[in-house]
Amino acid sequence: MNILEKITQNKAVFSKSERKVAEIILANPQTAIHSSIATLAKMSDVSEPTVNRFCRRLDTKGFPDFKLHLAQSLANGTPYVNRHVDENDSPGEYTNKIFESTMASLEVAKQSIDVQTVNRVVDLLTQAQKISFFGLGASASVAHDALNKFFRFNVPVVYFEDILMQRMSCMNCSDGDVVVLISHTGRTKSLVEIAQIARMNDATVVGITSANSPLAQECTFVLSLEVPEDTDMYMPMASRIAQLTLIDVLATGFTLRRGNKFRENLKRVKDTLRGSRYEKPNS
Amino acid sequence: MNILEKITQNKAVFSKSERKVAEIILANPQTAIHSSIATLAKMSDVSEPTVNRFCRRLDTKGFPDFKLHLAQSLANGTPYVNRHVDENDSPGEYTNKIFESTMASLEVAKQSIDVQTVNRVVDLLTQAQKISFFGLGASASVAHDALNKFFRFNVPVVYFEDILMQRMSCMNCSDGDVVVLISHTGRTKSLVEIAQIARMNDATVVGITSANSPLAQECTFVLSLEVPEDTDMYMPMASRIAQLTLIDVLATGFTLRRGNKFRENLKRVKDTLRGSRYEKPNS
DNA sequence: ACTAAATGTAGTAAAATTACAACTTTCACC
DNA sequence: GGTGAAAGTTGTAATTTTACTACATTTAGT
Repeated sequence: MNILEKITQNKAVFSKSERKVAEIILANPQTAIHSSIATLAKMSDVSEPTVNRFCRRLDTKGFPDFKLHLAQSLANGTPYVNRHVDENDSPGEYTNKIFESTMASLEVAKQSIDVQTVNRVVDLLTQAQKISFFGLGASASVAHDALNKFFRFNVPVVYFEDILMQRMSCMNCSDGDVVVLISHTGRTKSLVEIAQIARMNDATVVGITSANSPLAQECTFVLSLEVPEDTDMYMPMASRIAQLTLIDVLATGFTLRRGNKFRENLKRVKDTLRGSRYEKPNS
Repeated sequence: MNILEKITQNKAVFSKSERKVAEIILANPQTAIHSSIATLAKMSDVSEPTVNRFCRRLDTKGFPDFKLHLAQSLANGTPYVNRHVDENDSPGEYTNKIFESTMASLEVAKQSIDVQTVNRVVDLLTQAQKISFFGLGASASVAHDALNKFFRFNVPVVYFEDILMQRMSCMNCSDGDVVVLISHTGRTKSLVEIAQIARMNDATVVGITSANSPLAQECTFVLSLEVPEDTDMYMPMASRIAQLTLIDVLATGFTLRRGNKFRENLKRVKDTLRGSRYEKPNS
C-alpha cells in the first residue's frame, strides 16, 4: 500500500513525537527522501531514534527502507490508489483525483488481462469476414470508437446502437463473422440475448466484460477486465477507459499482424482527411 | 527519466566492470534496492567504489540516491514513458506498452489542464439551458460518451454525428446554450464553422482541443489537452482517452456543484436499469 | 507516587565515500 | 610490429557519514 496513505491513516496511532515526524514528511515528502535520519530528526525537532521508531511502526525495516517505500509512493505516475472524490473537493483536487484514479484503474486492468486470449482474439479478428461491435449505454460509445478504429482496416465493420438492429444484424451472421460485445457488468439482458443469437448463427462471440458474468458465459472468448469502479458517482468512468484501451490493444495487434504494407494503407486513410482540415502553419 | 531505461541505453558507455554491475541490477532490480553497496559489489564481483562510480555515471549523487531512483522506477504503476510499439513485439509486450503509454499520456494531460478554466466551464454547464456535444471521427465517440453522462443530469443534451444536423442545431442556439466541441487537432474545418455559427447565435462555445488551433481561436473557453500521440499508428489513441477523462472531470464537477440531493437523483436514474439486467447472484 | 510508555543521549556498528596506488589499455613513435 | 608514455580503469585502505542499539531520563496516567 502507498506509504503516504498509510501515514495519514495511522496518524491516530502515532505518539506525539512520531506525529511531528509524520507532519514534516507529509508536508514535504520530496525533501524527506533526500534527507538523512539526522536532518529529518532536526527538522521534526525530535531525536534520531524517534525517527527510526516511526519508520518501524510503519512496518519498514528501518530508515533507509522507509525512504525506499516513500520514494516509490512519490514516483511519477504512481497514483494514490482509490482516491475517491469528496464533496468538498476543489476543482483542482477532483481533477487530480479523477485522473489519478483513472490511471490506477488502467494499472489494475493491465494486470488482469489475459495475453493469450488477446492473441487469439487478434488472430480471429484478422481472419474475420465481418466484425460487429455492440454495446449499450456507456459501452455504446466504446463500440462506436471501435468502429472508428476498425473500419480503417478495410474490413466490413458493423456497429449499431439500436438493439433491434443489433439483433437483426446478428441473425444474418454466418461462419467467419466475429461479434464483439462490450459491457462492464455483463448483466444486460438484451446483450446476452444477442450473444446467443450470434452464436446460433455460427458467429464467434468475443465479450469485453467481467469474468463469470451471464454475458461471459455466452461468449466464445472473454476478455475480462477487472476494474474498480467508484460507485459513488453512479456512472461508468474507469471501466470504459479500460475497455477503450483494450480496443486500442486489439487494433494495434491487428495492424502488427498485417505487417508493414498494411501500415502504409493506414497512412493513406489518414491522409484523405487533409482536405477537410486547416493546414498546420509550419507544414 | 526511468533509470532502468537509462542503464540499458548507456550500456555501451560503461566500462567492463560497470557493465557487470549493470547486468546484475537489470537482472534483479528488486534485490538491488534492498542491498547495501557491499553486497551488490560482491554480487557483481567488483569493488565497492566501482559500484559507486557506476551510480555517479548515471547522474545520481551516490549509491543511496541511485537506490532511490531505482525504487521509483520499480514503483507499481510507473509507466515507461513513450514506449512505442515495435513491429516484433509479442502480444504481451504491445499490450503492456499500450497500457503504459496511455497512463503516461494521462499523466501529461493532467499536468497540462488549466483548473481555473475547468471551474468556469463547470459553472457554465450547471447554468446552461441546453448542452450540445459535437465531434467528428474519433472525437465523435467522445461526444457520444459525454451525451451518455450528461443526459443523466436532467438537462437538455444534444449530440449529433451528422455535420448538417450539427450545423442546424447550432443555428437554433440562443443565449444560455453551451456548445462543447471536441477535436484533438482543432483543425477540422466543419467543426470550426460550427463554432462560428454557435457563437453568432449567442451560445457559449467550449473547445476540448489543442491550444492555439483554429478551433481554439473560435471558442469562448478552451480546455486544452497536451497529449503526446504515437503518430506511427495513424490512429487517435491517447488523445481521446484524455478527452474522455476530461469529460469525467466535467461531469463530476457538475454533480458536486449540484449537491447531495442531486446525487440521489443519479442513483434513481441508474436504478431504472435494474429491470433490463440479470440480478447479481449475491444481492 | 508508582508504573508504563515515550523520548532522548551516547556509544557502536555498518555503510558509503574519498584518496591514492596498481593495473590495463591505447596509441604515437621508433 | 614493438616500446613506452598517457589516459583510463579498478582495487585497497582510511575516513567520514549514517543508522542503529542499549540504556538513562522524562512524561503521563492511575
